[in-house]
Amino acid sequence: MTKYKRITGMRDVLFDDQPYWRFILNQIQKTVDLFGYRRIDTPVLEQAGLFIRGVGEGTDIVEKEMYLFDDRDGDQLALRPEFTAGIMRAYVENGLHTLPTPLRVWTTGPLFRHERPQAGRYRQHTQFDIEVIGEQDPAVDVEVINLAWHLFTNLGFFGLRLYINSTGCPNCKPAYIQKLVEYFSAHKDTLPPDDQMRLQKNPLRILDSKEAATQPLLANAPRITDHLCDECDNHFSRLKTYLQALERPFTVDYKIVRGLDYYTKTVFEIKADGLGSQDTICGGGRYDGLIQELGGRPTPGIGFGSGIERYVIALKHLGIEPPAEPLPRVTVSYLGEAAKKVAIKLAETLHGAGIGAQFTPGDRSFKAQLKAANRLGASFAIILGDDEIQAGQATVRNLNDSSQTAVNLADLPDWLAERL
RNA sequence: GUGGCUAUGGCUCAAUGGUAGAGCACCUGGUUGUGGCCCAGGAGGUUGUGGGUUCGAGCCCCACUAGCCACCCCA
Repeated sequence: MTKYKRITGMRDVLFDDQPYWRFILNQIQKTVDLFGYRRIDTPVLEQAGLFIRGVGEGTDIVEKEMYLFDDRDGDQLALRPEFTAGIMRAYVENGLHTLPTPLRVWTTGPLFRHERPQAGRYRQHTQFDIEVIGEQDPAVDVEVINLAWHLFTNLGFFGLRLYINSTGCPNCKPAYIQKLVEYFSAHKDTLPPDDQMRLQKNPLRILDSKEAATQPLLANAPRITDHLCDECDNHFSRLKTYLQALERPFTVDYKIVRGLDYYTKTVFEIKADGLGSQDTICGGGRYDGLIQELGGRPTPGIGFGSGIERYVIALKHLGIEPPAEPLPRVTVSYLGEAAKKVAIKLAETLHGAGIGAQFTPGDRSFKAQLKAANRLGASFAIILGDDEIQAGQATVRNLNDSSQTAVNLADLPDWLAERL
């Protein structure tokens, strides 16, 4: 038993998983380049107030999931629980509104939420995040959704489902919530305790309830899409039109309620198979009031967050193999101290020639060095001993067919390059 | 925060309440300078932690901790 253990909900990503991560990050890079999004990186730590203000005081994230602590200066800091607030802070703070509008950005990195871990949920997890700032046209909503879909298709996912909804705006949302409260209050006695609490605290959540007793009530519950103001209704219908134009299948799911206060109008989720109970692989929406809330001028925005750990789970479940890691295909072994010095130099000569090579250290038996070459999966083992040094040559053993060739040291880079 | 299940070498797992084992992986040897396969050997454990029952606990009981899964909620 080792003395130190991982912090709850945090994981080591070991070598078997790294090819998945490399594959995923490569596909992400290709996708954002294709769509013309630019990378932005913001700090992992922010003033706690940014999230309290941005994400919303009553949200679960702020209320019970944030990693909070006091800096040595006495400032209250938070490990970022999501990307959007920090990126919007950076947008306002750096005057990015002077760049061409809309501003399309992406990022990736760790986020932290103090939740109980389970399949597809970790206290430190990694998201791929997209934001488009400064444009209210639903065509960018569609672009953002499509970017995610495009990526997932390139990753090889199948069985994807897109769900969309509108969550209204400050003009129509409160009136709808009022209607919802009235409806469920009339049936209060049939509501299970959990949903009674939701009715008090966050009525929208009842729509998402899994309580059996509540299901019959949901069928006749007022739907937000019937209570949108003209502007929101128009936005939502154009969104659907553009999605149809793109020929992306979607389902309007009036139950989608995102957990952050800043969402307005469009909200959406993409779900995938093989993820257990946490099957949302991408979730996002529009936040037209957030930048103003954070002290900027009124600026619309839309984006999504997408959990990369969940990609890995889905890829494995779907049986999608990422490309193997490009390990060195040449080892440099030696016999004796004199040869060792030549071998050290030779390994670096090969690196300089762009040939992946690995020195086999430790003065272990020659047998052990060859064994190491085999375990690495190398194609060639270069052998240097007194005989070779005298002749200015190396013995090159082909590990696939066990043939051996003497090659002049000076010719070795070219000789190998031709055969790898 | 709540519930269910679990906890034995690095990994996967054995061990009627009576001396903790195997396979894989690792190291060494079987070759004076030759890998894979095979053979032999070696190292590696205070059985998650702390209590209790018992002549005796890896095994039974309690608590704690951690992990997994689910709820809440979310990516």
